[in-house]
Formats: sequence, structure tokens, C-alpha cells
Amino acid sequence: MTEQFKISLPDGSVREVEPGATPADIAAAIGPGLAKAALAARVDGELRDLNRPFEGDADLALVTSRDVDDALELVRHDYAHVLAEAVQNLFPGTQITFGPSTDDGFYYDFAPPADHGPFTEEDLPKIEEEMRRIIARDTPLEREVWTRQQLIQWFRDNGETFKAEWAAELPEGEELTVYRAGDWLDMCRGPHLASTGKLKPDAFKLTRVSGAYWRGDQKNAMLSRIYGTGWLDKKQLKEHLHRLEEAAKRDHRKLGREMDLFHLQEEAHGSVFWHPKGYRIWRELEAYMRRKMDGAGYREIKTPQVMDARQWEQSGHWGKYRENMFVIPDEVPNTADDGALVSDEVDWMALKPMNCPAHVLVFKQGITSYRDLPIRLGEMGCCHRNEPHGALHGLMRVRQFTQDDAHIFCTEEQIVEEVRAFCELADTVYKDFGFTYSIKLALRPEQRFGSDEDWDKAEEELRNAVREAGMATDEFGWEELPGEGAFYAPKLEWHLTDAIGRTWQVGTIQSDRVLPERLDAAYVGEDGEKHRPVMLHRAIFGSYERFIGILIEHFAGRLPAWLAPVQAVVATIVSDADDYAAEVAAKLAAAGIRVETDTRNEKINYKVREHSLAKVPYLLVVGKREAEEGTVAVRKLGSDERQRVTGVDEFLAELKGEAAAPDHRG
RNA sequence: GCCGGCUUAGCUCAGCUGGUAGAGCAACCGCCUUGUAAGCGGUAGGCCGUUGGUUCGAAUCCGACAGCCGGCACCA
Repeated sequence: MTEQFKISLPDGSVREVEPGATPADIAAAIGPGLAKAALAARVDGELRDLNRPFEGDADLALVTSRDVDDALELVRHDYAHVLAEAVQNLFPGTQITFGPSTDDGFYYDFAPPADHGPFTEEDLPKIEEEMRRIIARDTPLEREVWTRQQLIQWFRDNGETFKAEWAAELPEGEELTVYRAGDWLDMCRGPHLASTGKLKPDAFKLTRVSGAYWRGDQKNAMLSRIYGTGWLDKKQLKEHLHRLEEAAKRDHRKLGREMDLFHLQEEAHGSVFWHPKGYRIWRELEAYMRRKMDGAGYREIKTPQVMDARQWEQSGHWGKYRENMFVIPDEVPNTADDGALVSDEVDWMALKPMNCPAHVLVFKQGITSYRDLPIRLGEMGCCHRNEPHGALHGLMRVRQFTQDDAHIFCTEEQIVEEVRAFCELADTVYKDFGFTYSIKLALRPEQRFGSDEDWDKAEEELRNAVREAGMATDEFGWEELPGEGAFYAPKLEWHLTDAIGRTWQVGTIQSDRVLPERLDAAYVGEDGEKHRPVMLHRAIFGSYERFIGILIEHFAGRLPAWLAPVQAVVATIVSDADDYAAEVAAKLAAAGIRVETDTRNEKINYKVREHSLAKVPYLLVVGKREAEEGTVAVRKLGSDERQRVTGVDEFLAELKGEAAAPDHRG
């Protein structure tokens, strides 16, 4: 008489099964529909294979495609395995490595055969085809527990050096499993679907290829990665591809060109040429941020673009970041007729990669009393960093950028209050742009300066400040990120969520005790002795370049009226209305509205289309009728509302509210 | 920096296996005075990224370099 296992189901019922029984057996016992729909099982909360026998009494929940998160994870992981098998079928000699699921699909990293070279996009269609064949074959996926030695031996015998290396390094005590699909197998923790046929042949697509370092380390071999997107059914795949197309339409590089905001060119790659319309956005943002910072007790300064290398040596940047700094010889003249003239003993200078050392130098002028603290020094600081070329990306990653930077010099006791106040300032700013955001605390990295006690303290201060602001909650996406901090301090990060759900890290505040020490910043305390201030580095936009890029993508170019470079266009229908159009425009301009007129000899359809594509918030159409009646026909961009005819003053009153910056509205 | 791809008119893109370039839109010039997302006709516009090579001949084939795109790594 064998012992029976008691399996509890989510509805509260309990089934008794023989040892050796599996979740699949239970699904079958409940009904054929469920047996077919079941993808995997949660056994005591752990996601498991449908065919893995119970090991004792257990709580069981069968996972179907209705459990979307689990189902997608399973399906994507399976697609990755099928991809690996397909590639090995088509390209014998290819080594497999890793293939996880991602946010929208999966990838797998391969080491292609020595005589083949990396995979290219041209390979993708035939790999997809092979994947469909594998799915159609409907091969069962079987879990097997192997010993480490078996694994290493098997992979070595099959020329799988990467897998063998990995198997040798897996932590002791872990159950090592392989999943077998017919003749093919991969070492994998699982779980997997019961068979390849559970995948939909039309719900995935291989999207791109790229290089990726083995184990993510630049020092290692470059592998060939194949990305795919994978879903539960064809409809989801189509929706996803559609979302990608929509996202591409928001691309700030494309909109920046179409809207004539800025351009980039080879001769200054990684630095932005702002055009009048783009710089108008910048100026509005800058004016807004100045008001916010003035109002929050910051004082703005301006510091040198170029400083002597000795200064950077002292601050520590020379040692750590010299590779990414633009360095120039301090020699006059530095050219001669026969070429460059740079002597051996030249002094070096560097363009500033950040503002903080200069701010410490300002702080150090004169003697500071504890009564003066906190001192908040702000700067719209233009910095240069010689970024790795492969990292450059439109406005999002540039070599010259301007930060809404500030450093708060304060006492230990003032840290929490200053950080708390910053949380509130950042909150008002992000809300003014309609962003939701989450706050993360990036904790100590492996490589760092300072003692563990200092780190304990610094982390706790930031944590407390966010708690005191009432923002260390789920509502604010509060989360701690181990290992993500800067080498000198933990940092709080603000991650914006844009209109299509992408996140962007923009704001930050971090406490720094290292730099004041290195640059010997001090204040005189109550006791008459010298003390080190703590320095809080902080920014809200991050950089103007990147923030504008994010705004363009967030609004899909349709900036709110207060940021729109041109807020209204007066477009005529007939030339008889030209004078009236000029009159209307003059009136708006006198009220501070950025307005243009369009009196070209074109049909109104044409003008409407053009200004709509240019994302002008308001189009005021004037014809004979409006000229006679003193009205305008208002067409608001992106509004479903039908154009309406209204008096100029009424319209102006309405637009003035919208055209004012959020902090200037009543 | 690493892997792959790309680079032709202001923009978007054609140009097969080598015979010194083509479209649409934009621009300019006319006609049309127009009522809410492209009126019609015409004209002009190109060192085919740069540079070496192969060839009688290169936008086209090969190499180097640069920039861009997608990733990887990096992001004080």
C-alpha cells in the first residue's frame, strides 16, 4: 500500500494521487479542455513542468495562457530553445550558450562555427522556417537531472566549450538539469512547456542580430546574438509589431528633423546643432527651471569650461575618467606652420566632464560658517565627455550636454531635510510635464570608496529622506537597486514613465563625502573648529539635450503649447484676408504668443496638412468671413473637437492660459 | 571600444549580374483666390560618405577610414 500525496487546488478541493503522478495527470483528470490549455504548473508557488512528478503533498495551480506573465515567460523561454535547436540544425558546429526571455521576447547567444562568422539578418528567415518545422514536429521536452561531471563530459564531447565552462562553475548543491527535445538538449533550469508543439508557429518573429560578450564581459569572446519577439498568439504578435511602428514614429531623431528642431553632423558628432525652433524649447525649459531653482533657494553660478589637469588630478577624475575627457595642451600658439606644436613638457588642460569640482572651488572662496549652510549652488553647466562612439544616440547620449546641475553643501544633520525637499521639488517638476515616475535607491557597488559604516549611513540617510517625503511607497515605485550606486556614494534615481510606457532615468541626488575631502572644503562649526560639509549632487532634467529628446518622444512631437516653438499659425484662405491675418497675428504677438502667418498662395487643405504635420498646437484659419466678422476659425492640433469660430480676444484669453508655463498658471 | 548592417538630390527611397544616375515630396517659376490633412503645369537640383585598389571603364567589385542604425560593453 503506497502512500498517497494530497494535492490542493486553488478552488480549495484536494485530490489524492499516487507518487509519480504529475500536474498533467491532474489537469487531465479535471478535463480534456484544461489538459490541453495547461502550459505549466505552480507547485507550492514554484513554476514547474507539467510532467514533473509531485514529491509530496502540494498546493497546485495550473498555468494557462490566462496567467499572462507566467505564460509569456514560459513561451518565450521555449522559443529561445527552439531557436537554439534550429540554429544548430542549420549551422552544425555552432555552440550554444544562453537564451533567456526578455520584456518582449527572447534571444539566444551563439558561438558560430569558426569558418562561418556571426549570423546576419539574411539568416533569419531560414532560421524561422526551421523553428516552425521544430514546432510542427511537436517533440516532447523532457527534464533530466544530470551530475556536473556528466554535463561537463557531454558538452566537451560535443565541442560545447562555453556550456562546459558554465557547467563547471555552477554553484554547488544546485540540482543540474538538462531539457531534451528528441536528440537535441540544452542545460537549463527550466521549466518548459510539455512539448515544442505548444508553441504557436505564427506568434514569434526573429527581429535582429547583434554581438554580445560572453557573460557580459568586454574581455570575453564576442558571441552572435539573435533576438526574437514571442507571444501567446498571432494577434498579440501583430499588436506588438504595430506598437513598434508607432514608437518609431515618435523617434526624436526623425521628429527633430521634420520639425526643424536640431541637427547632428559628422564634424561634431555627438554634439547638437540647435535650430531656432529647437532652441526655443530649450529656452522655455531653462527659464522654467531657473524659476524653480530660484524659488527653492538655489543660487546660480557659472564656472569655467576648461581647467588645468592638476585640478582634475586632485578631484580624482583624472585617474578614473581621463579616457573619457577631452584633453587639450595649454600651449600658445599650439600650432605652427609645419604642423602641430606641442612640446614634451606641455601642461594639460581638460574640458569639464562635470561641474562639481568647480562648485567646490566656489564654495571654498572665503570662510563659510555653519550658519551659512546649506549653500545650494546651481549651474546650467555645459559638460563634455568623450563617450564610447558606439554609445552615442541622437539627443539621448551625446558628447556635449548641459545639466540643470546643482550642489548642496550642508551639514550631516541637514542631509535628510535637503534630500526630502529635493524629492518634493522634483515631484512638482515631473508633474508639470505630465510624467509619472518611480524613485529608486541605487546601493553600494562592489568597487567603491569608503568604509561600510559610511555606506550604511549614507544609504540610510537617503532612504529616510524619501520616507519623510512620504514617497518610499509602491505608489512612487519605490525600490532599492543593489550594486547600482556610484563608486563614491549611493544615489536616488528618478525614472520617468513616458506615454508609451518606456522608462527614462533622469533625476538624481547623491550624497558625497569624498569630494569635499579631496578638495579640502570646510566650514567653521559652532565649536569654532573646521568641519567637512557633505555635498549633495543633484539634477532634475538631467541634461537638457536628453530631456528634450524624451519630451519629443513622450508627446510624439505634439508639445504642450507652452513649449511649442510656434504656438499658433494664422493661415489665410484667400489673399483678401492677408491684412486681417497680419492684424490677428500682431495682436497675438503683442500678448507674447509665438505666432506665424501663412499667406502663401495655397489651398487651405494644404496649409492645414502642413501645419498639422509641423505639430503647431493652434491653427487659426481666416477667410473673407472671419475678416469681416473679426473672428478666427480655431483648429486645435490633435483634438476631436470640430473647428470652431470665435472672436480673437476670446481665443487669446484661452491660449494665454495654455501658453503660460505651468508654474505661471493661475 | 566590440559584432553586424547601412551611407545615392533638402527629405524618403529606386538603380539586377560593372558601361560616369532616377522617382515622389520639398525648393524655385507660372496658372489657379482657394473653407479645414497633399490643386495643376514647368524648371532647377547629385564629387553616388571619404580614400586606396581591381578594371579599357566603378554608385555597382575588393580594402582602409569616418559617420549613422541595431545590439553588446560603458554611462562620474
